[in-house]
Amino acid sequence: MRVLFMGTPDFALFTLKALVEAGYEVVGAVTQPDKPKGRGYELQPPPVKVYATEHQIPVYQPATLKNGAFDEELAALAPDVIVVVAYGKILPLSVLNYPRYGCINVHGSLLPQYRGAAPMQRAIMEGCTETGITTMLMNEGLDTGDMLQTVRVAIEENDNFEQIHDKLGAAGAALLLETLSALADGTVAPVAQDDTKATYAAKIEKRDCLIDFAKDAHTVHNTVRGLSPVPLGFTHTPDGKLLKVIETRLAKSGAALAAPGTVLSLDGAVEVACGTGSVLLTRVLPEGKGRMSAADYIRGRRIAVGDVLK
RNA sequence: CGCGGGGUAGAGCAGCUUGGUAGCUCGUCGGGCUCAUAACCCGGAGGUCAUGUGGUUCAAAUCCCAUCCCCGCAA
Repeated sequence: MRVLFMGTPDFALFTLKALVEAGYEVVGAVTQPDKPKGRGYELQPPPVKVYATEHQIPVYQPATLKNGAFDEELAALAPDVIVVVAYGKILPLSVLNYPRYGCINVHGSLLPQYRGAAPMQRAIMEGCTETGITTMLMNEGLDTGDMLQTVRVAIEENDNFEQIHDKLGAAGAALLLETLSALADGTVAPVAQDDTKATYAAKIEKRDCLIDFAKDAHTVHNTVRGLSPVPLGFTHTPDGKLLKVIETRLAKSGAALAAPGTVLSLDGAVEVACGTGSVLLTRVLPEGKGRMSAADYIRGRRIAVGDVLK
């Protein structure tokens, strides 16, 4: 089966790798164009490009697929199926309709919940205890295609985005291989999504990252872990400096008798009062510094009991 | 040449503006106290202050110049 892969970030790599290692004929990798990133605006190739190049897979980085812009290449590659994982562009009908087996998307949620750009982060931030992977037959909508197969993955109390990302990445790669062979065997029946149950996982914006200590401790904890290790939830110390929070734990102690954001204790971790309960900041990233444990942060004497984070 | 912070003992930091004895909180080693301890007390080891054997100076962690490395923002 000739497979054309479309994907961009690390998350897509799990699946591309699985396809290659399973012996599929990956005829090409379509990924986003290199973009200037980081300090000095250096051009950075997306992870999928790096991997594909290393494995002698032809790389395509069209600015757009619309208006037949990719039709010529598509005809030359003649894929039987297109596998799409976190590609980042809309596929026009001319592409969607081309492959015999269609365009299969690996999505990081149990559809129809968390359609959209940031399903893993949103699921964690909203305190879900379970998420998963759905493979589906893509259509013109945003993650609205008919579902093929799903796999469930538990979200533990302290799982952060990275851990869920890796778990779902591995689960997604495995599921896709199953879906592909099921498709080839004709043993899978597409199931339409129940649109009335659909929810959207919007892209993570800056405003989503500001920690609101007025919320209850669980919400604060969920926000932090859903955004860790990138882009990271943040707050500000009394001197106005940025303080990003890498990791929190729910404090065992009960209700906090202090205004939200108040530092309650500094015994190995920074305990901060929330609207209800309190959380322990266990790893942080001060402005202009690197990531460090809360114990180190405290040793530097950059914070005192009674300080208010906001 | 996008903007900015930083490189001082094993860790996290102060000192730099107003050059002149290497400081703080921990860790570590030894001793003491204690039924006991991650608690407390006493003592010690450990640093070419990123690099240049650079410039200024009687004197540079501190001022000037160059280079390397780390980080945040923005995209």
